[in-house]
Amino acid sequence: MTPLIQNKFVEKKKSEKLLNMCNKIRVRFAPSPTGFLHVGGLRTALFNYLFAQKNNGEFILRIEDTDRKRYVSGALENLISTLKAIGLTYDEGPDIGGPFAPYVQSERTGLYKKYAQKLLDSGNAYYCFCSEERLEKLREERRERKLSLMYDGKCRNLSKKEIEEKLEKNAPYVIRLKFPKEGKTVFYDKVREKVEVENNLVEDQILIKADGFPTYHLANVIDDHLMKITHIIRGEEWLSSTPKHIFLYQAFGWELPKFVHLPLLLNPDKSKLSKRQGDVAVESYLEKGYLPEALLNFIALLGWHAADDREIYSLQELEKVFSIKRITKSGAVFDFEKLNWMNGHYLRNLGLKYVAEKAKPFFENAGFDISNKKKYLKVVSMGRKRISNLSEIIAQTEMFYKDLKFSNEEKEIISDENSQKIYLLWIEEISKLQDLSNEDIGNLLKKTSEILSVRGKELYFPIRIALYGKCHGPDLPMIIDILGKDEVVKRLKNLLSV
RNA sequence: GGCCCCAUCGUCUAGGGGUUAGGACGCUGGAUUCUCAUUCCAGUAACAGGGGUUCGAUUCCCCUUGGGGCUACCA
Repeated sequence: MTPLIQNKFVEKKKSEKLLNMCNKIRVRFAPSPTGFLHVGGLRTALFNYLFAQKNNGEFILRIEDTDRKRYVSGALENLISTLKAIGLTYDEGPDIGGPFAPYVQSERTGLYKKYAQKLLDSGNAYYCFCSEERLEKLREERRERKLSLMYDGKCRNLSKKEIEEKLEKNAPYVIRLKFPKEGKTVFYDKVREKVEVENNLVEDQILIKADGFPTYHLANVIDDHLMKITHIIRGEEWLSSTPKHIFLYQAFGWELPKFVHLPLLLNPDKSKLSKRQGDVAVESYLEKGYLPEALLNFIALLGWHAADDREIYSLQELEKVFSIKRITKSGAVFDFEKLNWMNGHYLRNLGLKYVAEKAKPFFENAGFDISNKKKYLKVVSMGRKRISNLSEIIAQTEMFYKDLKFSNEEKEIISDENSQKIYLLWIEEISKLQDLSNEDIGNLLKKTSEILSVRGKELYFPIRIALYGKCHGPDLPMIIDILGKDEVVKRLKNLLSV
């Protein structure tokens, strides 16, 4: 390679890098902090995150809190901690800052007013002095006449003088978008392709409310532009207001981002997923002992699917294979059954120590002493095979940590002559055994069967009830291994006098 | 009501002009020589309807129907 060529090569590399930086993909998750992270929100966050990871882009968290009426204290902190707990990290956000801070809209209000003024000046927005009462009445009338419920544009053409007079009198006002009455808006959504809307059907959206705060429509366009967002990945509920956003970009003379409208997450009855029909708060799933791995994997498959038949993906694997092209168009029912299966799958297949760590709070909550680590791991190892979320593990394993209670049916089996004989024999034989290996127990079972001529359920049920409290449950050797010799003997002796 | 979007098993989905329409969850049955659970195997089940286009449509187009979303000084 001659130096000249080498130089050219280096230069080319440099310019590519530069180009890359300019064109760097930037996406954002922009929830409004209404108290908790909604699973639909989590899905939106996930897809944004995955798209950024896949394309070496940046993922931004921005808080859309321009509705003061819906302010919930602590909601922001909660949102951030949930995102953290689930493992979705962002490159810029309210708690970590970034080059475009602040990332909380209520701290950016001055900005929005400035841009609204620009719109006013360029004739793309107007003052509206209509009262909420008039608007309500208008809608009522239109509803009766079965017309669209749009604002009638009363203030659209007020004279300068009229406006000035009202402003001087401190009349309350809002600022509305002056949306064109003619033509149509055509845009291309990455998921839905071409979408067309007649302009005269689009309302003169309020941009600045009477309290001076912007609405979503204004704030989100300004921030997305200022924060150099390249792809807007959001729920389908925003599809019909996209023409307004597009008009705003055009009015400001800004480059349009790419739009990606995700199919909605649905209730079993196919309506938009809501808390009326089950839990939608991510934190409550976490509290119930659903693992982040399972939640993320399950939710990734709602509205997206790889080309093959694979179902199980780690976050890292999703980051590699995710693509917008494979996002589906139709809404997806949030199927709790499948989530349960998937969570169970992760519970059984993730590292035992990891699962045991995750299970700890549940045992501590139940007041069990799990300081015997060896025993605890055995307990979790057994329990995790029979549950679909960690909150269920206590019911499966509590018999290893507290005294047994028996139903009348079980008491009958215990006091059965045959059972008593087994207990007597076992107390004697077990004491003789050095360690209680699977083999030892197998032999003892065989021996018992021969001496007392019992087998099958007659042999197993009395023992399992004595040691585990139920006739259905894990293999006897496993139960005995967890309990240990002393406890086994103790539990058997306990039942002798019954 | 108006506008927009969507339409393959009950659910999540793959597929795509000619396929035995594939996988997963669920459900059912079987195996793992006590049960339960796990695991494995097998089975059940779908192209909403009607018109086109075509030699041939589940696949492309149109209509109908159905579902959903939006229609706030909420996001």
